Amino acid sequence: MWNLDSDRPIYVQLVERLQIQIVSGQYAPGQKLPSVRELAAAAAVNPNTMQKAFAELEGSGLVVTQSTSGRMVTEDSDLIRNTRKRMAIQKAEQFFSGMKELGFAKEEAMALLEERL
Amino acid sequence: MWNLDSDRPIYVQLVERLQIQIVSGQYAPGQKLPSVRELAAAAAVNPNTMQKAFAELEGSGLVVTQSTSGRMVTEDSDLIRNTRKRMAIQKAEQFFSGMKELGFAKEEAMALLEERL
DNA sequence: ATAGTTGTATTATGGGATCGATACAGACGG
DNA sequence: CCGTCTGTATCGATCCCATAATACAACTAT
Repeated sequence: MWNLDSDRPIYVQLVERLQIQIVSGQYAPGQKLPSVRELAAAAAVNPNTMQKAFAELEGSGLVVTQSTSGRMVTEDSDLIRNTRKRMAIQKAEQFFSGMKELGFAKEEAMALLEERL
Repeated sequence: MWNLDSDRPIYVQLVERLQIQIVSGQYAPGQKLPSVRELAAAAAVNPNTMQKAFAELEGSGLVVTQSTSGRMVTEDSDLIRNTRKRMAIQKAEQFFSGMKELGFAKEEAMALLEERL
């Protein structure tokens, strides 16, 4: 579920995982999120680290903090959809640029994908 | 050319860049590589860090160290080709698995790629 | 009201990455 | 023969990340 590695800062990976869980619909719009402490336990991570992840995530607007009563996923479905699309496009661009570095033209990259489909 | 970011250990990124430069043909098989100090200067990195990157890279067999006279790219063209192919396949898998996390089936992922081609 | 939960802040500690400086042995060219 | 380049090793300083242990104010439910 969390699948953290040691190659990158944990809090950065947590931000990514949370983003994915939200935009992929694992948490519905408006749904209350588990507490920092709960999520930290679930991810086998220090509560401070999870807190830091949320501090980063605040900026995206995907989560809304209700000061002392918890957090919820935004109700702005458009924002969620747009974020999902943006992340998908970014992955596509990353793929093409990575393949270009390896010396594959876009058509070659596509061909390699299709043969693995 | 080097394009390092601070999100991951520099020496890990250096290993990747060097791998890419070799398998993409920027360094020919058998070609002598610049010295650790030169490359470190070019990448604006501490020589120790570049040295650490090469220590990691040794294991792949892509570079051959001639004890005190420098390093060269392996002459094993097959190894280079295979590594390139393996890296490309890995990028394809990463793309699909990343898109799957976002809730895109393989066909949807392909469609999104084609519209960006 | 009182106990528990919430987000948040604080302090201290350990570890890894990176840098800077330095050192040494072996190979090579002048 | 000697200076220079090579890879390699080591020491210390610094920074960020992560953990651990608390603490506190505000909300919620009993």
